[in-house]
Amino acid sequence: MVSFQSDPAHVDRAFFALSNATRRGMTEMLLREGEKPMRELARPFGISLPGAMKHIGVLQEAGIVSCRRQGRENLCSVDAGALQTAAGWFEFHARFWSVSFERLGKVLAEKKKK
Amino acid sequence: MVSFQSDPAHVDRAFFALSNATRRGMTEMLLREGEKPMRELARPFGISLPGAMKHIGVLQEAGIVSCRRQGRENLCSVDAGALQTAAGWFEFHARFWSVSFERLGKVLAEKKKK
DNA sequence: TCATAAGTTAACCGAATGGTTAGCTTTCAA
DNA sequence: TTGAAAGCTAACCATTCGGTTAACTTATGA
Repeated sequence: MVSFQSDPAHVDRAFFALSNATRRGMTEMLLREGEKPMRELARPFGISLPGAMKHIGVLQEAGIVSCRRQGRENLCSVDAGALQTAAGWFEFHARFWSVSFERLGKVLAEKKKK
Repeated sequence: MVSFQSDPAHVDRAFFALSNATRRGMTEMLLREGEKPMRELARPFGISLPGAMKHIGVLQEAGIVSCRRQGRENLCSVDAGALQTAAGWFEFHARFWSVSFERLGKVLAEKKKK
């Protein structure tokens, strides 16, 4: 029996990181707008800087975000590879829920045309 | 700007439910083997029945699992529709990480052939 | 009919979450 | 050179998680 290959703890962290609307919002912002300093990630969500740092820390541990220090700013960006780990879970299990499989395939096919 | 449509709290619950290896294991077992009573979901993970019930409760609140009482058994099964909600997050955001988009598309295309 | 199996509920526990404020260091720019 | 901006760390707090045991209800089958 083939099973989904990937360190379970890593999958845990990826899904957990995405289970919070603020962290998903930060991830989406970084995907859309690219590299951002900490304080700009905190502002739109109305949380303190230490609060934002904790969220970014969770995303970093999940391998979804990485940061680099530049001067007094800490610039964060998305590492898409780690998102694939989580997406991979759905890829693999899609075989069991063909309805969703059809839909996933259709949506992706449409995007490919554009 | 188009954004990912779905109640954020619902997406939260779906990702959170999948962020635990035991809950993913239960989900996978139900996908593979179909309907199972509570106690059979508890056994392979070496946890107590109340422990398993809590996990199933989380999966139910996320809409991933539903249960029906039959005699003294409580039979659980996967509701694939709710998994689509979480998969949909990746579907939508795949546009921003074209590498993963390519990969997702390729994997799904292969499955389609079979 | 009655012991037992399956499930539920409640209470408990330590650890982790998600947020804060206060105080520190580092860097920039006037 | 020095004040302010950006970030980091630590401490704190209420709540939730993930698990347990104990006690209860309901259904089964000998």
